[in-house]
Amino acid sequence: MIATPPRVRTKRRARSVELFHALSDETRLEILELLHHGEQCVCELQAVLGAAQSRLSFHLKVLRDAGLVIDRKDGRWSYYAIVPTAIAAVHDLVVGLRPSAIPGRSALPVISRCCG
Amino acid sequence: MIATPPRVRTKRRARSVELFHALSDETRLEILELLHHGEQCVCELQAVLGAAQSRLSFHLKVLRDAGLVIDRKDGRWSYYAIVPTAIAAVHDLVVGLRPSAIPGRSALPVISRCCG
DNA sequence: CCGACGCATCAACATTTATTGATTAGGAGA
DNA sequence: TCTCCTAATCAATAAATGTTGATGCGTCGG
Repeated sequence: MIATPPRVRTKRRARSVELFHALSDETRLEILELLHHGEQCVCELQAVLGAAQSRLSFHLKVLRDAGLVIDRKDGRWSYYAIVPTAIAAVHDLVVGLRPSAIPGRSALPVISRCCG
Repeated sequence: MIATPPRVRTKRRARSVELFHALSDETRLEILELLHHGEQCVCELQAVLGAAQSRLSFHLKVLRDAGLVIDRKDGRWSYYAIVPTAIAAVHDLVVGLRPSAIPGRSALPVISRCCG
């Protein structure tokens, strides 16, 4: 009896929505790429991306709220860095998406009568 | 000399945006969960999710356009199934997000002067 | 052929998300 | 202290996304 998973694990889905949404924007992905090799200050990102300051701040907030990046203040600068465990979390969620299909019958014909 | 990756590989980012966006919705994630064990017809999804038909159709289109699911017509029914390679593609994209930081200096202090 | 069914599509509307420019707050240096 | 600098936040607007109800199209059963 395969238990279909509707209505359950809403927490997990909510987290997925938050993370995937944070990743579903070109600017934010560029930011993450720039943070790929270590932390960067906002003005550096600004310069490289050619983005308005408030726009960048907005996207950084989305990433931060999702837990994908963390910020650190130093003097007048803010440095942002990727949170590796958050990326790992995304990774796990994606793995969970993979069809757990029994090999060889990934497209099983539906047995049960379809509609009422 | 670490080459910062701005402006390049726009294709990859565009694909990421498309995939992550498709995954960034509660209803669509529920659909994927329901397809987890094999293909389902639309009316079945409709019944389980309690969603309006046009709403479901809309979300299925998003998933289909992103290549995450594939549909098959049989008589008057449409059956949808997950495309495993698409999930694998998402997986690879997420792996690519992981900071390639040299172990032990994930938070390297920025050397270069920050702003102009 | 006719009517019911399953589903895609469309138009109108509602909601959410992103951009822009202005303002605010705190640190640094003269 | 006064001023400049960095960056967050806010209000207003623009744009994208999701929802709803209606319509249309192909398929099946009678």
